[in-house]
Amino acid sequence: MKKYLEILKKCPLFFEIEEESLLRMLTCLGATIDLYDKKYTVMPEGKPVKHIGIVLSGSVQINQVDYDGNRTIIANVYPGELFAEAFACAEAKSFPLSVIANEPSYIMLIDVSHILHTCNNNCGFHQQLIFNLMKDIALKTITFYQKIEVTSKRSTREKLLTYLNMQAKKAGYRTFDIPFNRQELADFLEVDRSGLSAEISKLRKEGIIESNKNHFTLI
Amino acid sequence: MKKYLEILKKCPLFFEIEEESLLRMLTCLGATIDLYDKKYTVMPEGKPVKHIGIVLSGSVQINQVDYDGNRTIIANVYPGELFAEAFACAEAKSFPLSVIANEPSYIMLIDVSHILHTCNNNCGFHQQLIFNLMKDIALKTITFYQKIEVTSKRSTREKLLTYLNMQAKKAGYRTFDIPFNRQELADFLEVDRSGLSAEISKLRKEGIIESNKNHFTLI
DNA sequence: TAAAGTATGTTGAATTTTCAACAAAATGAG
DNA sequence: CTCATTTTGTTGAAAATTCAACATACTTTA
Repeated sequence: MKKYLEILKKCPLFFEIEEESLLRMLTCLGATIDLYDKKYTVMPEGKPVKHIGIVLSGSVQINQVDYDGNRTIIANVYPGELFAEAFACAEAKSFPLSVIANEPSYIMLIDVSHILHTCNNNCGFHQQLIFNLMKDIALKTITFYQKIEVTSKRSTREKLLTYLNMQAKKAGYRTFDIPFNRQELADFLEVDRSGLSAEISKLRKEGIIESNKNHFTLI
Repeated sequence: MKKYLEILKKCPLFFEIEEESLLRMLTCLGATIDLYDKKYTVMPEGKPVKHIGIVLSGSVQINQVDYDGNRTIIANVYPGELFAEAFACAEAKSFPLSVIANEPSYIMLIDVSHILHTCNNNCGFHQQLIFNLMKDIALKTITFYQKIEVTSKRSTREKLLTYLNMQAKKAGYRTFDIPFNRQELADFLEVDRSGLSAEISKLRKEGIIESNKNHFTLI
């Protein structure tokens, strides 16, 4: 675990937890670390959610797939970030998403009941972890509203421009990379891939954007 | 405040708080109660969010309105339920939604900093409130995934059927009322109102649903 | 109760999106 | 380096959505 100490220190779950107590605490929480290869399922859809996931290296993708195979990408999750925390904390009976590794990734899993329910050792960190979870879930809720802001637009063009403007704002520059290929961007924006490609070409011809693969510039 | 004790006891924010301490606690938290008339704005878009709202009577609607006036309805909130809690807890600099009273409604507002930061009186309830907030925000996150599940469908028909099936499941019956009129349902599903009306008629002719105003039956 | 205002359903035209198919470009494996 | 696979862009036809306009039904209030 020591190997990932730097990442864990940045993890919002461990905000205001002393570095010295972190490793001890992880043992107490029964945290495990596993390697998942590219395209492997970290958490399968349908099962009850018992664990909070933390990406230590690589990245994972949170997908919602319906009965006839339509995929919606909810988010990519990067080192130091959590996933499945809302469902775990709500003790959801069924996880409606699937979590897939984008690349070989080390993932830490922590049984959420070890966080929420005070242990016999009477550790003092539970309150801080619960506070941190509350903050983290609240912040993540805000990113969902942003997804709704994008996908509630009625046309491919507007969805794309709303998304690109958000990314530019986030990056702080008019030039930035997006974390999706075309199909993934289409699945995030909830539009048809070929129509999205056509719209990108159109915006380029109109001189509104410049783009090359997943690199974009707003003119 | 006594008048609303029964509602407050059901509010998830006060789970596991003794009835006897509730009123004292509300005073300590500086809770206020105000009446908002129909169509009045309870929380305006754009301002920093300092308060958590609790509906005591009536109901409010959470809307997202973009620069060119397109409205997306996020949810209706009913007595005993919270609103704006995620933005307040995340200490968001700007509230991207607007909260409007659907009818004359009594609303309690609590400054979230009074909950998150221990007061001088050293009240013992902060930890419980933070835990309750965490649970509440986690549960609400799940309802957002349900909204995404509905709106990510590509056609009006599929959005509508997904929504109706969810409502039926929630009601526990194939016959149920929905909390929206046509325009509101269209704004929730993120589709055109007239197209939605046409689709409802079509489903009725095909014998898939029966409906009258906001009363629906899945056949 | 009547009148005004609001909500709903219907229609057809214009616009968009989706779908399918394919070629070109890029990537990855051996 | 070459071949196989995946990704991307392009196109046209089919299907669906949006938009505008209007008639009817329903609500509200004066």
